[in-house]
Amino acid sequence: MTKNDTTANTRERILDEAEVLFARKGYRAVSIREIIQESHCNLAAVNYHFGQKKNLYQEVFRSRWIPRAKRVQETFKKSLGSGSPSSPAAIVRALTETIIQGPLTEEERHLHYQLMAREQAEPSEALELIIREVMQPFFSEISGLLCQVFPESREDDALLLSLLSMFSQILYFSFARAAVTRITGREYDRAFKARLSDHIVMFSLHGLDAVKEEGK
Amino acid sequence: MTKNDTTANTRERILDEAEVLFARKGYRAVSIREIIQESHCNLAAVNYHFGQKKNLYQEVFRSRWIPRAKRVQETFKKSLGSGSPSSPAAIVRALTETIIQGPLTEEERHLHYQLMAREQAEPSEALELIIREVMQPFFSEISGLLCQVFPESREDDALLLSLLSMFSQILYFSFARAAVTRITGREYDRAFKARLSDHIVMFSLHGLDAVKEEGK
DNA sequence: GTCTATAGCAGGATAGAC
DNA sequence: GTCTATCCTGCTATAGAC
Repeated sequence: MTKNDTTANTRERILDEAEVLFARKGYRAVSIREIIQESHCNLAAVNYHFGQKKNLYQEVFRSRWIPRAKRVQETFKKSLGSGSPSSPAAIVRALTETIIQGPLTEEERHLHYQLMAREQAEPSEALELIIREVMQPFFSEISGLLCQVFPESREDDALLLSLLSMFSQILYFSFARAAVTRITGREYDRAFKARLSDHIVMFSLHGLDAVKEEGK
Repeated sequence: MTKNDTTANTRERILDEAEVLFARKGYRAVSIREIIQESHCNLAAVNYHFGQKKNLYQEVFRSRWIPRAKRVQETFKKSLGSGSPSSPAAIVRALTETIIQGPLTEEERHLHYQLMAREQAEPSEALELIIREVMQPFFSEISGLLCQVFPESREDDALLLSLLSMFSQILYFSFARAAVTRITGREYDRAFKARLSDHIVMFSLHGLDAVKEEGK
Protein backbone atom coordinates (compact mmCIF):
# COMPACT_ATOMS: atom_id res chain seq x y z
CA MET A 1 0.00 0.00 0.00
CA THR A 2 0.94 3.59 0.71
CA LYS A 3 1.32 4.28 -2.95
CA ASN A 4 3.01 7.62 -2.61
CA ASP A 5 3.61 7.77 -6.33
CA THR A 6 3.90 11.34 -7.34
CA THR A 7 2.18 10.05 -10.45
CA ALA A 8 -1.10 9.33 -8.68
CA ASN A 9 -2.97 12.54 -8.27
CA THR A 10 -3.23 14.26 -4.96
CA ARG A 11 -6.84 13.39 -4.34
CA GLU A 12 -6.17 9.67 -4.59
CA ARG A 13 -3.08 9.82 -2.39
CA ILE A 14 -5.05 11.68 0.26
CA LEU A 15 -7.76 9.03 0.20
CA ASP A 16 -5.24 6.20 0.46
CA GLU A 17 -3.40 7.66 3.42
CA ALA A 18 -6.55 8.87 5.13
CA GLU A 19 -7.98 5.38 5.04
CA VAL A 20 -4.89 3.87 6.62
CA LEU A 21 -4.82 6.46 9.37
CA PHE A 22 -8.56 6.39 10.09
CA ALA A 23 -8.40 2.62 10.38
CA ARG A 24 -5.42 2.71 12.68
CA LYS A 25 -6.44 5.52 15.00
CA GLY A 26 -10.08 6.41 14.46
CA TYR A 27 -11.67 9.52 13.03
CA ARG A 28 -11.13 11.95 15.88
CA ALA A 29 -7.60 10.86 16.60
CA VAL A 30 -6.42 11.62 13.09
CA SER A 31 -5.66 15.21 12.16
CA ILE A 32 -5.72 16.54 8.65
CA ARG A 33 -2.14 17.62 9.21
CA GLU A 34 -1.19 14.02 9.77
CA ILE A 35 -2.90 12.97 6.57
CA ILE A 36 -1.22 15.59 4.42
CA GLN A 37 2.15 14.69 5.86
CA GLU A 38 1.70 11.08 4.76
CA SER A 39 0.25 11.97 1.39
CA HIS A 40 2.87 14.62 0.75
CA CYS A 41 0.59 17.46 -0.08
CA ASN A 42 -0.73 20.62 1.38
CA LEU A 43 -3.31 21.31 4.04
CA ALA A 44 -5.48 23.33 1.72
CA ALA A 45 -5.51 20.52 -0.83
CA VAL A 46 -7.68 18.44 1.47
CA ASN A 47 -10.23 21.15 1.85
CA TYR A 48 -10.11 21.84 -1.86
CA HIS A 49 -10.94 18.24 -2.73
CA PHE A 50 -13.23 17.29 0.12
CA GLY A 51 -14.51 20.49 1.68
CA GLN A 52 -14.19 19.27 5.21
CA LYS A 53 -12.73 16.41 7.23
CA LYS A 54 -16.04 14.63 7.63
CA ASN A 55 -16.54 14.46 3.87
CA LEU A 56 -13.09 12.98 3.42
CA TYR A 57 -13.99 10.26 5.90
CA GLN A 58 -17.21 9.43 4.09
CA GLU A 59 -15.46 9.46 0.75
CA VAL A 60 -13.03 6.86 2.07
CA PHE A 61 -16.00 4.56 2.54
CA ARG A 62 -17.65 5.42 -0.74
CA SER A 63 -14.63 5.15 -2.99
CA ARG A 64 -12.44 2.65 -1.16
CA TRP A 65 -14.27 0.59 1.43
CA ILE A 66 -17.48 -0.26 -0.42
CA PRO A 67 -15.83 -1.28 -3.70
CA ARG A 68 -13.42 -3.47 -1.77
CA ALA A 69 -16.27 -5.13 0.12
CA LYS A 70 -18.04 -5.79 -3.16
CA ARG A 71 -14.91 -7.37 -4.55
CA VAL A 72 -14.86 -9.74 -1.57
CA GLN A 73 -18.50 -10.62 -2.13
CA GLU A 74 -17.88 -11.33 -5.78
CA THR A 75 -15.04 -13.64 -4.87
CA PHE A 76 -17.33 -15.46 -2.48
CA LYS A 77 -19.96 -15.99 -5.15
CA LYS A 78 -17.44 -17.29 -7.63
CA SER A 79 -15.84 -19.63 -5.13
CA LEU A 80 -19.22 -21.28 -4.54
CA GLY A 81 -19.80 -21.82 -8.21
CA SER A 82 -23.17 -21.40 -9.83
CA GLY A 83 -24.11 -25.06 -9.79
CA SER A 84 -26.55 -26.87 -7.55
CA PRO A 85 -27.28 -25.78 -3.97
CA SER A 86 -24.11 -25.94 -1.88
CA SER A 87 -23.91 -27.71 1.44
CA PRO A 88 -23.80 -25.59 4.59
CA ALA A 89 -20.23 -26.76 5.09
CA ALA A 90 -19.26 -25.50 1.66
CA ILE A 91 -21.00 -22.20 2.23
CA VAL A 92 -19.48 -21.62 5.64
CA ARG A 93 -16.03 -22.56 4.48
CA ALA A 94 -16.23 -20.43 1.36
CA LEU A 95 -17.49 -17.49 3.37
CA THR A 96 -14.86 -17.68 6.07
CA GLU A 97 -11.99 -18.33 3.75
CA THR A 98 -13.02 -15.65 1.34
CA ILE A 99 -13.13 -13.13 4.13
CA ILE A 100 -10.07 -14.29 6.04
CA GLN A 101 -7.87 -15.06 3.05
CA GLY A 102 -9.83 -13.97 -0.01
CA PRO A 103 -8.77 -11.40 -2.58
CA LEU A 104 -7.38 -8.89 -0.08
CA THR A 105 -3.83 -8.48 1.03
CA GLU A 106 -3.15 -8.84 4.72
CA GLU A 107 -2.88 -5.07 5.20
CA GLU A 108 -6.04 -4.39 3.24
CA ARG A 109 -8.00 -6.89 5.29
CA HIS A 110 -6.82 -5.55 8.59
CA LEU A 111 -7.57 -2.01 7.56
CA HIS A 112 -10.94 -2.99 6.16
CA TYR A 113 -12.22 -4.66 9.31
CA GLN A 114 -10.71 -2.10 11.64
CA LEU A 115 -12.72 0.55 9.85
CA MET A 116 -15.82 -1.60 9.95
CA ALA A 117 -15.50 -2.40 13.64
CA ARG A 118 -15.05 1.28 14.42
CA GLU A 119 -18.16 2.18 12.48
CA GLN A 120 -20.23 -0.41 14.25
CA ALA A 121 -18.99 0.54 17.69
CA GLU A 122 -19.50 4.23 17.06
CA PRO A 123 -21.76 4.74 14.07
CA SER A 124 -21.49 7.75 11.79
CA GLU A 125 -23.30 8.39 8.54
CA ALA A 126 -21.02 5.79 6.99
CA LEU A 127 -22.67 2.92 8.88
CA GLU A 128 -25.95 3.41 7.10
CA LEU A 129 -24.06 3.21 3.82
CA ILE A 130 -22.22 0.06 4.85
CA ILE A 131 -25.34 -1.68 5.98
CA ARG A 132 -27.44 -0.71 2.99
CA GLU A 133 -24.85 -1.32 0.31
CA VAL A 134 -22.93 -4.24 1.74
CA MET A 135 -24.18 -6.01 4.82
CA GLN A 136 -27.85 -6.34 4.04
CA PRO A 137 -27.45 -7.56 0.46
CA PHE A 138 -24.74 -9.99 1.53
CA PHE A 139 -26.61 -11.33 4.52
CA SER A 140 -29.80 -11.87 2.62
CA GLU A 141 -27.93 -13.60 -0.17
CA ILE A 142 -26.30 -16.03 2.21
CA SER A 143 -29.57 -16.52 4.04
CA GLY A 144 -31.09 -17.42 0.71
CA LEU A 145 -28.40 -19.99 0.02
CA LEU A 146 -28.72 -21.54 3.44
CA CYS A 147 -32.50 -21.62 3.28
CA GLN A 148 -32.27 -23.95 0.33
CA VAL A 149 -30.49 -26.38 2.61
CA PHE A 150 -32.15 -25.52 5.91
CA PRO A 151 -35.78 -25.22 4.93
CA GLU A 152 -36.55 -26.29 8.48
CA SER A 153 -35.20 -23.10 9.98
CA ARG A 154 -38.06 -21.84 12.10
CA GLU A 155 -37.79 -18.20 11.32
CA ASP A 156 -35.12 -16.31 9.43
CA ASP A 157 -34.34 -14.91 12.85
CA ALA A 158 -32.24 -17.92 13.81
CA LEU A 159 -30.36 -17.95 10.55
CA LEU A 160 -29.64 -14.25 10.73
CA LEU A 161 -28.34 -14.49 14.27
CA SER A 162 -26.07 -17.34 13.25
CA LEU A 163 -24.68 -15.28 10.43
CA LEU A 164 -24.04 -12.47 12.87
CA SER A 165 -22.29 -14.93 15.15
CA MET A 166 -20.00 -16.04 12.36
CA PHE A 167 -19.42 -12.50 11.40
CA SER A 168 -18.62 -11.45 14.95
CA GLN A 169 -15.84 -14.00 15.15
CA ILE A 170 -14.30 -12.91 11.88
CA LEU A 171 -14.47 -9.31 12.96
CA TYR A 172 -13.10 -9.98 16.42
CA PHE A 173 -10.14 -12.05 15.31
CA SER A 174 -9.33 -9.25 12.94
CA PHE A 175 -9.71 -6.13 15.07
CA ALA A 176 -8.65 -7.50 18.44
CA ARG A 177 -5.33 -8.85 17.31
CA ALA A 178 -3.45 -7.48 20.28
CA ALA A 179 -5.71 -9.23 22.76
CA VAL A 180 -5.83 -12.46 20.77
CA THR A 181 -2.06 -12.53 20.55
CA ARG A 182 -1.63 -11.95 24.25
CA ILE A 183 -4.22 -14.57 25.17
CA THR A 184 -3.16 -17.31 22.80
CA GLY A 185 0.54 -16.51 22.79
CA ARG A 186 0.56 -16.74 19.01
CA GLU A 187 1.54 -14.18 16.40
CA TYR A 188 -0.59 -13.61 13.32
CA ASP A 189 1.68 -15.53 10.99
CA ARG A 190 0.58 -17.68 8.10
CA ALA A 191 0.16 -20.77 10.25
CA PHE A 192 -1.96 -19.07 12.87
CA LYS A 193 -4.19 -17.42 10.30
CA ALA A 194 -4.84 -20.79 8.70
CA ARG A 195 -5.56 -22.22 12.15
CA LEU A 196 -7.98 -19.38 12.85
CA SER A 197 -9.76 -19.89 9.58
CA ASP A 198 -10.21 -23.61 10.29
CA HIS A 199 -11.37 -22.87 13.77
CA ILE A 200 -14.02 -20.36 12.71
CA VAL A 201 -15.30 -22.72 10.03
CA MET A 202 -15.58 -25.65 12.41
CA PHE A 203 -17.04 -23.68 15.25
CA SER A 204 -19.61 -21.98 13.07
CA LEU A 205 -20.54 -25.06 11.15
CA HIS A 206 -21.43 -26.85 14.34
CA GLY A 207 -23.08 -23.69 15.61
CA LEU A 208 -25.31 -23.72 12.56
CA ASP A 209 -26.57 -27.14 13.56
CA ALA A 210 -28.28 -25.41 16.44
CA VAL A 211 -30.53 -23.77 13.85
CA LYS A 212 -31.40 -27.13 12.41
CA GLU A 213 -32.29 -28.63 15.76
CA GLU A 214 -34.19 -25.58 16.83
CA GLY A 215 -36.47 -25.93 13.83
CA LYS A 216 -38.38 -28.64 15.56
CA MET B 1 -26.21 5.82 37.01
CA THR B 2 -25.04 9.42 36.74
CA LYS B 3 -25.06 9.81 40.48
CA ASN B 4 -24.62 13.53 40.53
CA ASP B 5 -25.12 13.58 44.27
CA THR B 6 -23.43 16.57 45.68
CA THR B 7 -22.77 14.22 48.57
CA ALA B 8 -20.38 12.00 46.65
CA ASN B 9 -17.03 13.65 46.49
CA THR B 10 -15.81 15.27 43.36
CA ARG B 11 -13.25 12.64 42.53
CA GLU B 12 -15.87 9.90 42.42
CA ARG B 13 -18.30 11.94 40.37
CA ILE B 14 -15.57 12.68 37.86
CA LEU B 15 -14.76 8.98 37.54
CA ASP B 16 -18.41 8.05 37.07
CA GLU B 17 -19.06 10.56 34.34
CA ALA B 18 -15.72 10.04 32.67
CA GLU B 19 -16.44 6.34 32.33
CA VAL B 20 -19.80 6.94 30.71
CA LEU B 21 -18.36 9.42 28.26
CA PHE B 22 -15.26 7.39 27.40
CA ALA B 23 -17.45 4.37 26.74
CA ARG B 24 -19.83 6.32 24.55
CA LYS B 25 -17.37 8.35 22.50
CA GLY B 26 -13.86 7.04 23.01
CA TYR B 27 -10.87 8.60 24.70
CA ARG B 28 -9.90 11.20 22.14
CA ALA B 29 -13.43 12.32 21.43
CA VAL B 30 -14.10 13.24 25.04
CA SER B 31 -12.80 16.56 26.33
CA ILE B 32 -12.09 17.24 29.97
CA ARG B 33 -14.44 20.18 29.69
CA GLU B 34 -17.22 17.79 28.75
CA ILE B 35 -16.50 15.63 31.75
CA ILE B 36 -16.52 18.48 34.24
CA GLN B 37 -19.78 19.73 32.83
CA GLU B 38 -21.42 16.37 33.53
CA SER B 39 -19.82 15.94 36.94
CA HIS B 40 -20.58 19.52 37.93
CA CYS B 41 -17.14 20.54 38.98
CA ASN B 42 -14.27 22.61 37.81
CA LEU B 43 -11.66 22.06 35.16
CA ALA B 44 -8.80 22.33 37.60
CA ALA B 45 -10.36 19.68 39.83
CA VAL B 46 -9.64 17.03 37.24
CA ASN B 47 -5.99 17.96 37.05
CA TYR B 48 -5.83 18.19 40.81
CA HIS B 49 -7.13 14.65 41.27
CA PHE B 50 -5.65 12.90 38.26
CA GLY B 51 -2.80 15.02 36.99
CA GLN B 52 -3.64 14.52 33.36
CA LYS B 53 -6.37 13.15 31.13
CA LYS B 54 -4.56 9.91 30.44
CA ASN B 55 -4.34 9.10 34.13
CA LEU B 56 -8.05 9.71 34.54
CA TYR B 57 -8.72 7.21 31.78
CA GLN B 58 -6.52 4.58 33.38
CA GLU B 59 -8.05 5.21 36.77
CA VAL B 60 -11.48 4.52 35.28
CA PHE B 61 -10.25 1.05 34.48
CA ARG B 62 -8.48 0.49 37.78
CA SER B 63 -11.22 1.69 40.08
CA ARG B 64 -14.37 1.01 38.07
CA TRP B 65 -13.90 -1.44 35.23
CA ILE B 66 -11.75 -4.10 36.86
CA PRO B 67 -13.79 -4.38 40.07
CA ARG B 68 -16.94 -4.69 38.00
CA ALA B 69 -15.41 -7.42 35.87
CA LYS B 70 -14.39 -9.28 39.00
CA ARG B 71 -17.92 -9.03 40.31
CA VAL B 72 -19.17 -10.64 37.11
CA GLN B 73 -16.64 -13.44 37.45
CA GLU B 74 -17.64 -14.09 41.04
CA THR B 75 -21.25 -14.33 39.98
CA PHE B 76 -20.28 -16.85 37.33
CA LYS B 77 -18.44 -19.02 39.85
CA LYS B 78 -21.34 -18.96 42.26
CA SER B 79 -23.89 -19.77 39.58
CA LEU B 80 -21.95 -22.91 38.70
CA GLY B 81 -21.87 -24.07 42.27
CA SER B 82 -18.87 -25.76 43.80
CA GLY B 83 -20.07 -29.31 43.34
CA SER B 84 -18.97 -31.91 40.84
CA PRO B 85 -17.65 -31.01 37.36
CA SER B 86 -20.33 -29.20 35.39
CA SER B 87 -21.38 -30.21 31.92
CA PRO B 88 -20.22 -28.06 29.02
CA ALA B 89 -23.83 -27.01 28.53
CA ALA B 90 -24.03 -25.80 32.09
CA ILE B 91 -20.76 -23.95 31.80
CA VAL B 92 -21.60 -22.28 28.53
CA ARG B 93 -25.04 -21.29 29.71
CA ALA B 94 -23.80 -19.97 33.03
CA LEU B 95 -21.07 -18.01 31.29
CA THR B 96 -23.29 -16.45 28.68
CA GLU B 97 -26.13 -15.65 31.02
CA THR B 98 -23.86 -14.24 33.67
CA ILE B 99 -22.32 -11.92 31.14
CA ILE B 100 -25.45 -11.03 29.24
CA GLN B 101 -27.81 -10.77 32.19
CA GLY B 102 -25.66 -11.23 35.29
CA PRO B 103 -25.21 -8.80 38.16
CA LEU B 104 -24.92 -5.72 35.96
CA THR B 105 -27.62 -3.30 35.01
CA GLU B 106 -28.28 -2.84 31.34
CA GLU B 107 -26.43 0.48 31.26
CA GLU B 108 -23.47 -0.89 33.17
CA ARG B 109 -23.12 -3.82 30.83
CA HIS B 110 -23.30 -1.73 27.70
CA LEU B 111 -20.75 0.71 29.09
CA HIS B 112 -18.52 -2.13 30.25
CA TYR B 113 -18.28 -3.87 26.90
CA GLN B 114 -18.06 -0.67 24.90
CA LEU B 115 -14.98 0.24 26.91
CA MET B 116 -13.58 -3.22 26.47
CA ALA B 117 -14.17 -3.32 22.74
CA ARG B 118 -12.49 0.05 22.35
CA GLU B 119 -9.45 -1.09 24.29
CA GLN B 120 -9.11 -4.21 22.19
CA ALA B 121 -9.51 -2.39 18.91
CA GLU B 122 -7.09 0.34 19.90
CA PRO B 123 -4.99 -0.79 22.84
CA SER B 124 -3.65 1.62 25.41
CA GLU B 125 -1.88 0.84 28.65
CA ALA B 126 -5.26 -0.24 30.01
CA LEU B 127 -5.40 -3.33 27.79
CA GLU B 128 -2.43 -4.91 29.50
CA LEU B 129 -4.22 -4.38 32.80
CA ILE B 130 -7.47 -5.88 31.51
CA ILE B 131 -5.77 -8.92 30.10
CA ARG B 132 -3.57 -9.58 33.10
CA GLU B 133 -6.16 -8.95 35.79
CA VAL B 134 -9.31 -10.16 34.11
CA MET B 135 -9.14 -12.01 30.83
CA GLN B 136 -6.28 -14.37 31.46
CA PRO B 137 -7.41 -15.54 34.90
CA PHE B 138 -10.96 -15.95 33.69
CA PHE B 139 -10.05 -17.77 30.49
CA SER B 140 -7.73 -20.18 32.22
CA GLU B 141 -10.33 -20.88 34.86
CA ILE B 142 -12.96 -21.73 32.30
CA SER B 143 -10.43 -23.75 30.32
CA GLY B 144 -9.76 -25.69 33.49
CA LEU B 145 -13.44 -26.41 33.99
CA LEU B 146 -13.93 -27.51 30.41
CA CYS B 147 -10.81 -29.67 30.42
CA GLN B 148 -12.36 -31.82 33.11
CA VAL B 149 -15.11 -32.60 30.63
CA PHE B 150 -13.16 -32.47 27.40
CA PRO B 151 -9.99 -34.29 28.28
CA GLU B 152 -9.82 -35.23 24.61
CA SER B 153 -9.14 -31.70 23.50
CA ARG B 154 -6.01 -31.98 21.42
CA GLU B 155 -4.26 -28.90 22.64
CA ASP B 156 -5.50 -26.08 24.80
CA ASP B 157 -5.30 -24.14 21.57
CA ALA B 158 -8.68 -25.37 20.39
CA LEU B 159 -10.37 -24.71 23.70
CA LEU B 160 -8.93 -21.21 23.94
CA LEU B 161 -10.04 -20.34 20.43
CA SER B 162 -13.52 -21.56 21.22
CA LEU B 163 -13.66 -19.38 24.28
CA LEU B 164 -12.57 -16.44 22.17
CA SER B 165 -15.31 -17.29 19.69
CA MET B 166 -17.92 -17.24 22.44
CA PHE B 167 -16.50 -14.08 23.78
CA SER B 168 -16.47 -12.41 20.38
CA GLN B 169 -20.19 -12.98 20.02
CA ILE B 170 -20.99 -11.56 23.42
CA LEU B 171 -18.83 -8.56 22.72
CA TYR B 172 -20.23 -8.01 19.25
CA PHE B 173 -23.88 -8.21 20.22
CA SER B 174 -23.08 -5.67 22.89
CA PHE B 175 -21.00 -3.09 21.07
CA ALA B 176 -22.54 -3.30 17.62
CA ARG B 177 -26.10 -2.70 18.71
CA ALA B 178 -26.81 -0.23 15.97
CA ALA B 179 -25.81 -2.66 13.25
CA VAL B 180 -27.54 -5.62 14.88
CA THR B 181 -30.73 -3.61 15.22
CA ARG B 182 -30.67 -2.54 11.60
CA ILE B 183 -29.90 -6.04 10.34
CA THR B 184 -32.37 -7.98 12.45
CA GLY B 185 -35.01 -5.29 12.65
CA ARG B 186 -35.27 -5.85 16.39
CA GLU B 187 -34.78 -3.47 19.28
CA TYR B 188 -32.78 -4.46 22.32
CA ASP B 189 -35.81 -5.05 24.53
CA ARG B 190 -36.15 -7.75 27.12
CA ALA B 191 -37.43 -10.31 24.66
CA PHE B 192 -34.64 -9.79 22.17
CA LYS B 193 -31.96 -9.93 24.83
CA ALA B 194 -33.31 -13.25 26.05
CA ARG B 195 -33.39 -14.44 22.46
CA LEU B 196 -29.79 -13.35 21.97
CA SER B 197 -28.68 -15.10 25.11
CA ASP B 198 -30.33 -18.35 24.00
CA HIS B 199 -28.83 -18.02 20.59
CA ILE B 200 -25.28 -17.50 21.82
CA VAL B 201 -25.58 -20.44 24.20
CA MET B 202 -26.89 -22.77 21.51
CA PHE B 203 -24.49 -21.65 18.84
CA SER B 204 -21.47 -21.87 21.12
CA LEU B 205 -22.44 -25.14 22.67
CA HIS B 206 -22.60 -26.76 19.29
CA GLY B 207 -19.45 -24.94 18.32
CA LEU B 208 -17.67 -26.51 21.23
CA ASP B 209 -18.48 -29.93 19.82
CA ALA B 210 -16.01 -29.11 17.12
CA VAL B 211 -13.32 -29.28 19.79
CA LYS B 212 -14.47 -32.71 20.82
CA GLU B 213 -14.47 -34.05 17.30
CA GLU B 214 -11.16 -32.46 16.49
CA GLY B 215 -9.49 -34.32 19.34
CA LYS B 216 -9.41 -37.44 17.27
C1' DG C 1 -5.07 22.24 -8.63
C1' DT C 2 -1.65 23.28 -5.32
C1' DC C 3 0.58 26.38 -2.52
C1' DT C 4 1.52 30.02 1.82
C1' DA C 5 -0.41 32.46 5.37
C1' DT C 6 -3.57 33.17 8.80
C1' DA C 7 -8.01 33.54 11.10
C1' DG C 8 -10.49 31.57 14.76
C1' DC C 9 -11.39 28.31 18.05
C1' DA C 10 -11.14 24.23 21.23
C1' DG C 11 -8.47 21.57 24.09
C1' DG C 12 -4.97 20.31 27.93
C1' DA C 13 -2.65 22.03 31.53
C1' DT C 14 -1.07 25.48 35.20
C1' DA C 15 -0.96 29.58 38.58
C1' DG C 16 -2.72 31.34 42.33
C1' DA C 17 -6.86 33.06 45.18
C1' DC C 18 -10.01 31.27 48.55
C1' DG D 1 -10.12 20.60 47.68
C1' DT D 2 -12.32 23.61 44.67
C1' DC D 3 -12.53 27.70 42.29
C1' DT D 4 -11.33 31.69 38.36
C1' DA D 5 -8.34 33.18 35.06
C1' DT D 6 -5.03 32.37 31.68
C1' DC D 7 -1.37 30.31 28.75
C1' DC D 8 -0.23 27.86 24.82
C1' DT D 9 -0.51 24.36 21.59
C1' DG D 10 -2.66 22.19 17.80
C1' DC D 11 -6.67 21.86 15.19
C1' DT D 12 -10.16 22.96 11.20
C1' DA D 13 -11.15 25.88 7.77
C1' DT D 14 -10.60 29.87 4.59
C1' DA D 15 -8.40 33.74 1.77
C1' DG D 16 -5.78 34.65 -1.82
C1' DA D 17 -1.24 34.20 -4.62
C1' DC D 18 0.62 31.35 -8.24
